[in-house]
Amino acid sequence: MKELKMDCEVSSFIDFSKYEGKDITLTGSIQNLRVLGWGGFIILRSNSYMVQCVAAKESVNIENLSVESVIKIVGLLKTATIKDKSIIPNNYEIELKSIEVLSTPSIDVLPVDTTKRELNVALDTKFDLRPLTLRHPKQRAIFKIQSTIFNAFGNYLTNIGFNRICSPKIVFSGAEGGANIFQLDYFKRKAFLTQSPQFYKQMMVGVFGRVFEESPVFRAEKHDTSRHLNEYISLDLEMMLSNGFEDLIVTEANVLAYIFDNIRETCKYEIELLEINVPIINKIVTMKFNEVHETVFQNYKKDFRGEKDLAPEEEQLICDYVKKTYDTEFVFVTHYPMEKRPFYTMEDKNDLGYSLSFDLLFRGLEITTGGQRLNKYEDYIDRMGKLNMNIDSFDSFLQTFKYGMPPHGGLGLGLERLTAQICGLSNVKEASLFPRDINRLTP
RNA sequence: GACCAUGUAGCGCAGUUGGUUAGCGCGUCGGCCUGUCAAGCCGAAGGUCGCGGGUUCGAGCCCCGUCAUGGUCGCCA
Repeated sequence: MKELKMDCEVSSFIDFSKYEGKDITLTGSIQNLRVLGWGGFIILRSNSYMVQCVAAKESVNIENLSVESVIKIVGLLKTATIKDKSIIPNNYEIELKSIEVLSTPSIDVLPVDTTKRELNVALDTKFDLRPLTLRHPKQRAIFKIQSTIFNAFGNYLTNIGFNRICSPKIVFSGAEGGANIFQLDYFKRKAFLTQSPQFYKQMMVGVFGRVFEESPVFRAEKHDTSRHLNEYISLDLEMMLSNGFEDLIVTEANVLAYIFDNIRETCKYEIELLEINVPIINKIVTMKFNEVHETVFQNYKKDFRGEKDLAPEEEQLICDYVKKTYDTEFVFVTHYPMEKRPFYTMEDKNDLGYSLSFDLLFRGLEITTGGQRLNKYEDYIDRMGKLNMNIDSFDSFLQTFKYGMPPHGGLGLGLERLTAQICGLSNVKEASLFPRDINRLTP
């Protein structure tokens, strides 16, 4: 039997200021190496840090070290002024006393150079070599921000009474119409990978009133664009509505505002490194679907009127318009035509043919779809009948409404899309650690 | 699936109207450098020009096919 101490260095966050003038021991990878006549510098990548170490010839020898070798160092922590924005912290450095090499790369030459300010490689190469390319400071910064979004979404909703749920990803039937769905063999029965936690969110509103989930969803669509993935992380929420479907819009605006504040607070280095502007939401602008068509026609002379959906170009134009006119980067587009929305969507009784649903456009891209759902059993039976759907196969879902359900609605926010738009990435795949698209299944 | 573009050294690229031995930057290797921070300076190695066929005295360059990648669109978050 051996008892370990719970309170030790692995259980704490390194506060460099506490080590000033003292020795510090760190284990990390060599991010970069500069050998000079008198010794040189090592940039050590360690947890969330990228620390500069100074190697004087008389103390340590760094001539035989190489980038991506893992070393354990002991040195004296001193204040410093460091210009390189990828080095965190930039006000301390370590004067090395000893270096122990723990491992070295097993190949002589790394396939790409991760030591430069920009990771200058083609997308395909970047993804093929993901275990290495993600080590570049700018790549790390993207996913530090993504991690912050993920946590902030959950924290904000938890604070206002939402309950986190984890719904199954292997399902009996698909939730959405239209989109293709991945099929798999489930003990000799047909099963699917979920396209959306939609049905489970709704079931759980009957239990908790407010729920959220952050999990992967799978789309077997053969799309091949810079804004689609076949597997992505969906930030979902579903809630009872006390004032109608606009509750959803207000909730989303607030959760986004919280996320952006969180990023500004905890990702200062990353924001500076990526040279990005984290957006501000201090007002909520909504436009009806038809109003968007009309506005784009009036202001840009592009006629999409009569189209049942927004074209990518139109999304960009309306975002441009809203920015100029209302000084905001966000526009909630409401009242999409019923025929473009799934069967569980609530129709606006005052605007027949149009739904109580919305998309959120941010910097020219759709990042959310949401809306109020049907909540009465009879309405489901009626709607599904009109759409010639097989009611029996939705039996377990329809229980929810049989047993009574309040007015409710929800939304789904694409994590990679939001990350990409915040970080100014032109391809959403860059906001996925290991993107899955029509051609890519590895790494 | 449609349309457009690209494929040249480990990586990112240039390569003129078809013409001797295919270039540049980074990385790698050797050397120099007492504070670098995209370090700098000197030197060296490294390429069947995606693949197959064709035109031509001659093809990285022109033509046909094929594969791969990127962009736009369809669909969507």
